[in-house]
Amino acid sequence: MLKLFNSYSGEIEEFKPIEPGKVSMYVCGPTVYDNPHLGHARCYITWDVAYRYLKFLGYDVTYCRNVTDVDDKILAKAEKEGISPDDVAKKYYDIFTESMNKLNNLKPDLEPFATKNIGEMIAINKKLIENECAYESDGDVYFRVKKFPKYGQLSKQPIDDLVAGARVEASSKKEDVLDFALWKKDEKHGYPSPWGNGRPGWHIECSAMARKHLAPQVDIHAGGADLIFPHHENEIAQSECANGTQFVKYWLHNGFVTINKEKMSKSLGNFVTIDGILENYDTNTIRFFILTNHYRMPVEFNDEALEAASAGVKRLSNAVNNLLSYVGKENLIENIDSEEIGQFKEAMDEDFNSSKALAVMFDLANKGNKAKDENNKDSALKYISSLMTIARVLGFDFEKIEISEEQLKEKLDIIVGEFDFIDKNQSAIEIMNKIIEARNKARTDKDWTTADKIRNELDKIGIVLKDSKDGITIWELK
RNA sequence: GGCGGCAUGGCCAAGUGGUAAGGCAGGAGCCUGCAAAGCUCUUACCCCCAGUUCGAAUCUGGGUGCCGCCUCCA
Repeated sequence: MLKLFNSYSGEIEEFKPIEPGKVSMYVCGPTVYDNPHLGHARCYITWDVAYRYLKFLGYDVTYCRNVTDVDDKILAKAEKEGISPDDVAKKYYDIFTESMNKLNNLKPDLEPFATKNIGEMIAINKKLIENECAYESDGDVYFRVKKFPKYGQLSKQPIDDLVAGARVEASSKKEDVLDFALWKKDEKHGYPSPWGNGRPGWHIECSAMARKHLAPQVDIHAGGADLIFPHHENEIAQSECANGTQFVKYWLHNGFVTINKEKMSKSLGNFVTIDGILENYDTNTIRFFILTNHYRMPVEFNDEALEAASAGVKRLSNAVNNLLSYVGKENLIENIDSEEIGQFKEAMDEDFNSSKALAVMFDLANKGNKAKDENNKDSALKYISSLMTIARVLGFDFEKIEISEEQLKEKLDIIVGEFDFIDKNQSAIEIMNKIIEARNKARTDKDWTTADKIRNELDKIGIVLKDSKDGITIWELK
């Protein structure tokens, strides 16, 4: 039984979807005006794993992640770069998408753009004005916070303290400091509306897209913890006032990536971009690094942590690849149900306890390696099948990339001159076999100098030799 | 100031009141010509004080330290 920490109640709750067997999941997507950083990676990896796990449990999941492509920051960037706001949005959306792909995040089922849903936003605003939950003021539309008594429930903020802490803007068009914009007058870049040309406020975008693309009531709404106030608080107010039903059943929020104990963020400027981090560490390492911590806890970024993650990934991928070649990939058991899969579910059912889930993978790697050492193929097959299943649900891809004949030949050409026994015209595989044969002959002759030289040359081009007990030497990429 | 969270071995980290998962790093050993990979063994009275309890890392109260939200932010 899946249990989730609901930010709204502040408690762990049993997960029961509105409609049995179906889950609607809305995650606040990016505002596309700059390169995504590790904080975004954390957020979207977290919810990617949630999505994968819900599907693994057999739910029919509809995952919707919006794209905010109309925003002050996009306009500012457009100004700065001397291109149109649309081009800014397109450029950074493409970068974002590429980053998500590189991180092995599944594509959401729906990815609505704010600019394509302006009509729905206007419709909600009209409804809210009708309700007197909102009002027009000189081309702007504001939400009347006092009309929604539950305001502050999600963020647990007493409304009086919010008033006290609110910034008082000069020449405000608002009735009350707490009121927030649903629509902003913008004659230059705006869209036509009953209130003149303008742009939607950020909060209304998500309310509109969630309602239009999912339903007035969604099962899960997730995002970074920094969105709790005011973004999600405002979404609740708007949606519930407009729809007359509860907006979200389970509010889920992920913690931050920190650097020197401080939140990594655009405004602090202490961020590492996803592309930047991928230059030094691979996808699995980043995912592993993120998943070692529970999703609600902060994750401290530093090289030691990434190195540790990288070493952990290496251990798992060694086990996976060694075991796959031992049992034969084609023999893997589909949909295996084992004791370890049970432990994995138990872990993930506890509010996505990924840290425990990783421990199950290490346990399987260890058991699998042992089974292989003992030459127990049946056991090994069971363990690797379970391990592969878990890896898939967590979004890992541990399998070594197959190198093509051409790529191998290209590599070998670099070192082939070192060996006089090689005929350059042979195929890459033949050359590899020749090299290994030559080294094994040297080993038999106890000519360690030659044997080591061959191994070192191969190491230079990223090929590692592994001698096994039965006298067979295999090669693989580093 | 208001609200919320966190403090577990050298580092990261899980932990549902009964005597501390896992990973990384380190050490010892096995295997190996040497490696690589793998296997085995190995390092904790859980920030401090008080309380509840037969029993607390886990509950309560009080400290101390760190962080987040309260403004755009994943």
